[in-house]
Amino acid sequence: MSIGQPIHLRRLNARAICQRLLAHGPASRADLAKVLGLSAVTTGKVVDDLLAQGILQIAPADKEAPRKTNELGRPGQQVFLARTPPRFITLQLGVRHTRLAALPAAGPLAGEGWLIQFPTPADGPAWLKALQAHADNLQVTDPIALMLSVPGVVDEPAGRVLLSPNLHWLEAADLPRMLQEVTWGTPSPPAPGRQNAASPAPPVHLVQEIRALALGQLAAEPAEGDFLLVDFGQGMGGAVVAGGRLMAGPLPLSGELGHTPVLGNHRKCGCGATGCIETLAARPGLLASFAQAHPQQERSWPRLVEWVQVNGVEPWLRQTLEQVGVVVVGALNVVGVRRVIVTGALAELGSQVLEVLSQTVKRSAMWGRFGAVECVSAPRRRALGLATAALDRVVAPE
Amino acid sequence: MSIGQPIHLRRLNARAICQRLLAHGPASRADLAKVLGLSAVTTGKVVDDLLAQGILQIAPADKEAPRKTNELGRPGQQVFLARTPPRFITLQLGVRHTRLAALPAAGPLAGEGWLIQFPTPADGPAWLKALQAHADNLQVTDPIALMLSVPGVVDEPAGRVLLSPNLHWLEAADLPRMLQEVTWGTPSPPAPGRQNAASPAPPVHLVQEIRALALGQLAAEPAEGDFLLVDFGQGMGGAVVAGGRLMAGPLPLSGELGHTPVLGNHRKCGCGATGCIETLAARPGLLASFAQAHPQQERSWPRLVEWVQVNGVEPWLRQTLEQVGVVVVGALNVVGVRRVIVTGALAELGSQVLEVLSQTVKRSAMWGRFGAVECVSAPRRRALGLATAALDRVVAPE
DNA sequence: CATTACTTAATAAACTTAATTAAATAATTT
DNA sequence: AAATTATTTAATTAAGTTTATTAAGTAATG
Repeated sequence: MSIGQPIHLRRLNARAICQRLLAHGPASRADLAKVLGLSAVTTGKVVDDLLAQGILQIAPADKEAPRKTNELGRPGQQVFLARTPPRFITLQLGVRHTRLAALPAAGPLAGEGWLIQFPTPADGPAWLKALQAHADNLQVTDPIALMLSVPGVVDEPAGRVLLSPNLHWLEAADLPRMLQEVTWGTPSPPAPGRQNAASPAPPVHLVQEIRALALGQLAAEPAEGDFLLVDFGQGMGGAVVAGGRLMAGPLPLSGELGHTPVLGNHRKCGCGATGCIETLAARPGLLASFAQAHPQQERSWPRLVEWVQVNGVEPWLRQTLEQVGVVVVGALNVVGVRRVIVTGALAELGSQVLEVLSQTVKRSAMWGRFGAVECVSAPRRRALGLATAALDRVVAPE
Repeated sequence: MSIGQPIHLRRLNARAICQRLLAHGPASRADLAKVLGLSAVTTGKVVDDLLAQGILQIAPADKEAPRKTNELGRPGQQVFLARTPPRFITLQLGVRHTRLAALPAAGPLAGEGWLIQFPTPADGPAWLKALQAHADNLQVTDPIALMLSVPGVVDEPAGRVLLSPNLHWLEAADLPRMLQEVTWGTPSPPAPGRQNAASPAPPVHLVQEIRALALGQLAAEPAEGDFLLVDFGQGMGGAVVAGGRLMAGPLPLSGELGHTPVLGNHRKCGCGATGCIETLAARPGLLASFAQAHPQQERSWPRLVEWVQVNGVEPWLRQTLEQVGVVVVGALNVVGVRRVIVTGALAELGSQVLEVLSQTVKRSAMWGRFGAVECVSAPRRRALGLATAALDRVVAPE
C-alpha cells in the first residue's frame, strides 16, 4: 500500500538486476554490482533470492571459452534469466492473426519463434473456440499469468477494450472472463491425495498493443531509453519512452497518435471521427491513396510495396509522409525526445520512404540546430514487450 | 548513485509527507500516517527529522478553536511546512517583467504576493545590474538555492538557455555564473571570530517556465494529477502531467507544444522554422491576426481583449482556436489525459473563447464517447511551481 | 611441473539505517 | 474514572553497508 517500506528496496534492486540481464545478457554478480552501483554483498543476496525462486539460473562453466587476455583473478559465475520451465502465456490478438506462446519467466530472447499461430476468427465465440483448440498443446503448467496484447484503445486496469475499429466484437467482450474459461496447457500430474485438476486459470493482463511494442523496443535496446515509437498497421499508434520509462498516465487512453486530426483530411475514421491521420497513413489508408493515384494497379499491399520500391516516393505518398511528419513533430516537441522509431507498414515500404519522413521531421522539429532528430525503422517486438510486462509481475508484484 | 539504499526510503517518505502538507495544509502525525499508509512511529520520526531541519513547524495549540463534535482522545499536534525564515530565492525571468522573492523552505501559500518586480531590461548586463540593485533588499540570509524560471528552451541540468526567441541575449548567457556574482540579501550578522561575510552565493537551478507552471498547477490541485497544461504568452508552451508526475525525459527539450507546425501556416517563427502554431496562438500572433482582420483598430492587447468580449469569437479567432485544438488533441491522444488547462493569453480572452476551444477539442479528441474532455482555464502558478521544485532540493537532495 | 605471488569473485560477520510491532505514556472527552 | 485517540519508547526485523576471509583463477619463477 504505502511506498517507503524496506521490501521496496529489495524489489527495486531485484528488478534492476533482472532488467539488466534482460537487456545485456548474462553477467556475473560482480559485473552486476559494478554496473548497478550496489555492493557485491547485496547483489549476491538478491541474485541468490532470484536463483532460489527459479527466476535466474547459473550458466555452466565453459572451460573451452578462452577468457579475454589480461583477465586476472577468479572468474565470476555468469547468471541469466531462467528460460525454463515456461511460466507465462502470451497471446497476441491481431486483426489478422492470433499468436499464442508459453514463455519462460523472463521472456523469449531473439529468434525463439512462435509456437502457435492461427487466423483470427471474425467473432468472439469462434476466437475462443479456436484458442481452446490450440491451448491444449501449450507446454505449460501452472502459468503465472496470461499477457494479452490487443490493438485499439484498452483500459488496462479494467481489462476492457474500449475501442477496436477493426475487431468490433472486442468492444463488448469481457476478455479476462472469457479467457478464464480456457484450459491452458497440459493438466498437472495427479498429486497424491488430491484430484487430478487442470492448471488453475491464470490472471489475465491486457496490454495495449502499442505499449507492448514500445516496451519491446525498450527491452531490445535499453541503452536507448528515449524515443517516440510510431507503428503503422491496420491503424496507427504512437508511444513515448523517455528516460527508460514508458510514458502513460493511469488513464486508459494513450498511444493513440493515429487519431490526431489532420486539417483538410475528410476521410472517415473507424473511431467515428473525421480526418484522423491514420486514415491516410495506416495500411488501408495508404492502399486507398495508392488506388486513387493508380486506379489501374492491383490494390494489394505487396503490389504497393513493390510499386514504391520501383517508383520511389510519388507526390501522393510524399504528402502523406509530410502529414505524418507534422503529427510526429507535435509529439516530439511536447515530450522532448530525439529518436523516432518507425515500425510496421511504413517501415516495410523501404528506406526511401523513411528518408523522406526523416527529412520532414528534421525540417519541422524545432531543435534541428541542437542535434539532428533521428528517424529509424525497427522490427516489431511485441513478444519481447509482453515478456517485459510479465517480468514486472514476477519480480515486483504489488 | 545507486538506487536501492535505505536512505532512499527515508527520502521517499519525507517527500511524501511534505507534498501532502503542501497540498492539503497542516495535519497531525497521526493524520499523515493514516493517509500515507505509514506506521505512526515512522511518521513521527520523519516529522521529527523535518522539524529538526526547520522544514516543518508545529502549530501553536489553539484553545479557542472548538474541536469537531464527537472527536475524542488526545488531539494531535498540527504540523505544517515552515514559512520562516526564507531559505530560497525565486526569480521569474519574463519577457516583460522579472520578479524576485525570498521564499520560505516550502514555498509561498496563496496570496503572499511578490516582494520585488521590475521591467526586464533588454540585455544581460543591464538585467544583472537591475537585479543587484534589488537583491540587497531581499529578506534572506544563507539561501539554500536560487530557483530561476526562464521562458524558452532550457537545458535544465546544464543551466543553459538553448533558445529564447524573445530574449536573445539569454542564449549566449551563462546564467548560473552570472548570478553567482550577485550578492543576495542582507549580510549575516558578524559572527565572533570570523569576517563579516555576505551570504555565499547559492546554487542556481534553472526551470523551464512551462515546467514551473505545470508543477505549480499540480501543487495547487494535487488531487487532479492528470492534465495537459497549455500556456499562451509571448510564446506557447504545453506540458503533460500524468499520474501526478510531470512528464519529461532527461533531455532538455520538452514542453514546446507551441512549435508544432500547422499545415498551411506560413508565418515565420522566432525559432527559425515556419508555420509553428505559436505564430498564430500566442499573444503576438493573436494581435497580428486581429490587426489583419480589423486594420482600423488599435493594435494592443487590452483592445483585443475588449473587442473579443464585445464581439465574441469571430472567424479569424475561431480558425486559430481550431488549429490550437488540433495540436492539443494530438498531445492528448499520445499521453492519455482528459483535462486541458489553459493559462495566459487565451485564458484572458474570456469564457467564450475557452468554450470554442473546448468544443473543438471535444469534437476532435477520439474518446468523446468515454467521458468528455474538460477544458478549463486557470491562473498562472509559476511561483508555486518554483517552490515545489525547491522543496525537492530540501527534502530529497541527491 | 610445482610453487608462490597476485588478482578478482563470492561469501561471512559485524554493523547501520530505517522500517515494523507491541507496550507505555499523554492529553482530551464522556 | 473510563474511554479514546495521539505520540513516544523499546524491541524486532529487513535490507542495506563495510571489512575480513575464503575461493578460483592467471602469471612468474625455480
